[in-house]
Amino acid sequence: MPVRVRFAPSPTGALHPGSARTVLFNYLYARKNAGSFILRIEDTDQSRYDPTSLESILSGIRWLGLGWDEGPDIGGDFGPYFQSDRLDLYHEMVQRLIDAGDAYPCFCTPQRLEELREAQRKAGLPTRYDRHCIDLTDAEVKTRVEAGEIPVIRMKVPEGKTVVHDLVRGDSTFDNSSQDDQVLLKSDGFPTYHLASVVDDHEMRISHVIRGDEWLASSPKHVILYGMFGWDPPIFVHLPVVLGPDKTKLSKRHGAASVLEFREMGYLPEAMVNFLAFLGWSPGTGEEHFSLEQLVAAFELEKIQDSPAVFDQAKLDSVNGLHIRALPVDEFAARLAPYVPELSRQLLAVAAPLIQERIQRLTEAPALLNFLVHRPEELPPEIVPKKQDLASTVAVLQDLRHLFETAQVDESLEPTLRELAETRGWKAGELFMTLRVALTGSPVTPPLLPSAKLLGRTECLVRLDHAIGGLIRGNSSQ
RNA sequence: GGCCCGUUCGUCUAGUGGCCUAGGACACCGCCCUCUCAAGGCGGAGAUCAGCGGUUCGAAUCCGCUACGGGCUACCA
Repeated sequence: MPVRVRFAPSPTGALHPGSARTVLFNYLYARKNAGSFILRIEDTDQSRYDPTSLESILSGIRWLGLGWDEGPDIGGDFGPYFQSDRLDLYHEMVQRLIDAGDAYPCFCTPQRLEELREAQRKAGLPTRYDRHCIDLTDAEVKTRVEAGEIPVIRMKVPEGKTVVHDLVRGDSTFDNSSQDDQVLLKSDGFPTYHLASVVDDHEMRISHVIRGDEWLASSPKHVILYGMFGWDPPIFVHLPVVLGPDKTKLSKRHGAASVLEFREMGYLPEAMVNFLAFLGWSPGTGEEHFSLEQLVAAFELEKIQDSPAVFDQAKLDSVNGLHIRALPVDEFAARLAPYVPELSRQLLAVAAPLIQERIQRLTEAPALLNFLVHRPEELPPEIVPKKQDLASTVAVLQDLRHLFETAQVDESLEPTLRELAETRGWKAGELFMTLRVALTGSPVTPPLLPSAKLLGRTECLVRLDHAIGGLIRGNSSQ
């Protein structure tokens, strides 16, 4: 049987990091087994529908580089891929259940249901539908419908026990008495998740249902439904939850509501994928730096963790640094471009190698490179070394100024600078720092001489003059 | 309340009865390298494997109970 998996988001918001991991695992399993990855849109809740979220979800998945084989935008042999376009199918299936006596219409109002639950809660009982409408005759139903009442259709959960087989959890046994007579078809004619996902997973020949842990508790309903239809259930794989640092389920409260926000924060999609893969999975080999292709090769459902994982951004930072350093320099420069819009492509091409192993996030680049396009305004105190005074600093800067007038401004200058420090009685490090601050306005920069080279002799002279002038003025005003 | 699921260093994890006086990674600390910051190298600290009781010659690994955490308990997914 071919492997066919799906990610089935409801368009009610962006693609959360936790959902992104679900997408990833589906994708990896499909690719690993030469199967198909299907995207299906579960737009059955009209009240929560958010028209902007579909595009946001799709671009989130695309950003991560996880392409799908069938879906709303590209179609496929098992479409349509919007559940709202499949209503006829659900109605037909529900009728089948009604005819077989496995489902029944229910006219109970939301108010009655709420009162019922309230009473059950008060009595310390499980809250469940009391099957008030289960014995309505066809005639009664007909009369009430003709009178304008619109029923929902509920599944009639049989007696007994239901075992859910899960590749990660093993078998979980549920007593059917713990299952509610779930609504299958709502009064607006739309199916609930339970009906729609079962019908579609079957119709779309889904072989493995890989989804979040929160579905495990309703899985027995799904298994029962498969049984009622006479279908074989797919293999279930329930993924452990992704938690925030406070150990509660990861959500917008923890920072990012969308994976796309991580692009804004300077993360590489391949790093995000690598990091996400290790949230609840590990190849067991100790290796942790993986490309998407390598993940595909190594991925096994059996290695999925059965306990929740905390989303640790410090770890993400580290993984991102790893991937940044692994990029070919020109590719790194290209990725950097949007984050340093002030730098020309040419300048970026020569500047990128200077910071590639110095940053963990692309958003750190401006702080390191802006000196290339902005002259220092104020000079931080580091310009005067702790053990030196203002006068000798000015003298050193003047030496440097003379030197820069004629010398070649690049790495070859280093021995000369060390000599200069020596003759002035400075440590080389002190002189480098003074020069660094004078040229860049910052005590933290890429390597000094290569940076000076990018600035060029003329610009260096201007900045040295400015520094000397600044120090003198600062002195006289004291 | 009920039903399910889970519990190895702060975090991600390795581990499927003897190789575990529990290994790696991130974070942290120290040293080396070094013009700053990084990167890199070396080292350190950090887990009585939630607790208790069983099974066994032997248990992080199997079983039971307890505690704690989580999920579900909608005409939401």
